[in-house]
Amino acid sequence: MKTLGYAILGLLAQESLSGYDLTQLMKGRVGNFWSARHSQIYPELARLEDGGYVTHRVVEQRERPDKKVYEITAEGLSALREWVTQPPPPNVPRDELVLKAYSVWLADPEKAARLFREEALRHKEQLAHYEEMRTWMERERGEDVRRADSPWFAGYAALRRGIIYERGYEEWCNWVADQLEKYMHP
Amino acid sequence: MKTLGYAILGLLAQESLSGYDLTQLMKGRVGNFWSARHSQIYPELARLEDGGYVTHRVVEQRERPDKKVYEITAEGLSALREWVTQPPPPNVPRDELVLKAYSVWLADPEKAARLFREEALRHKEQLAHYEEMRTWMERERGEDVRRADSPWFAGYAALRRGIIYERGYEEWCNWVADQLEKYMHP
DNA sequence: ACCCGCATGTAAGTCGTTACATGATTCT
DNA sequence: AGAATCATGTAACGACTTACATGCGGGT
Repeated sequence: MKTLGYAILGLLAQESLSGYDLTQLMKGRVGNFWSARHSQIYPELARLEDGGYVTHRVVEQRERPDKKVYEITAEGLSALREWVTQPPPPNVPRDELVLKAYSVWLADPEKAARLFREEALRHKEQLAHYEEMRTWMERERGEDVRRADSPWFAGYAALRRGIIYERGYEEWCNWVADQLEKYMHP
Repeated sequence: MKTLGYAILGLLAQESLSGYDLTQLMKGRVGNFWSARHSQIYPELARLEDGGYVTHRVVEQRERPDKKVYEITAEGLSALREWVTQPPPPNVPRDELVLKAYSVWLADPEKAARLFREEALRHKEQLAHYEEMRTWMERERGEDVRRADSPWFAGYAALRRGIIYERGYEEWCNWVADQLEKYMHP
């Protein structure tokens, strides 16, 4: 099974969801380090069901289209449990901005500095958003967040990665901009 | 033109290189935030030449196969310069380990802690490697590293991103492992 | 009247990886 | 003798994105 399958199972392990629900979640929550569109999710759900990892029941709705609600099976759970502790293949992060930085010596320093300040801002905002979620979690779910067997702990752990990532990114962007500006007016 | 094209131009802007040379570089240097295999690089070089961004001359070698050495053209340079200051499309980093963290509440905490300690070690090693390069650059190229119009500055900037990234990653892995262990023997 | 949200799919196209293919020289 | 390095390409396959396709109900 591929990673996307486990991403879906990871969400279904917490609650039963429709393809549509999954699509919404995959641009937020986990989505900050993994994302997918509905065109990937629907076929993958079919494959997961084929493999016996999930089942679905049709929920009829008035005034809304019917939906298929997917539930993880025992086999799905144990496959997921197994996967979690397997070492992942080495990850080469792709980041276009770092690539741009690598050629920044060719650019107009003023334009470049502006770019990096803008990017810093973007990451500052994302960081603020994460910090808000963090505060909320600590206040409202302080108990669960400390229990290693609680989904809240896991969500909190993923969130912390996001916070560290964005903090570091913002810092770096500002450092690059600083250097460029120092060079312009020393 | 796609990102890979600019990655190649970025390297050729510093020195003329063969496809083979480029292949080697694309698993190191820039490669820490962008990588490619030779099967991608050779066709892309052909496309770049088609577009007038690079030219090549054949260098005959005794006791080695002949090679094509590629050089960036004036059009190539100006296209690269333009690209550098254009804001990149929003980046959704994909990271399987964070995904695993998200489902870690299901796993055996002992196994999971071991996994995160191992990953922490991996990033610690990568960090040490980066720090070494950094020290070397500051000592041997201290002058150039401060000039915003020097390729050394750009390389140093990209390196700093690597350092911050790895430092943050190691810290996070250890934090996750700490929490799991605290939960096992409080 | 039109757009948005809910809801589920398929098809075409792009980007990247793995594998196929070849061949000389140098190191072990 | 066999593996590793230099050197350049193509082909098959997989993952992901964008676009195509449909349809109802509610809000502006």
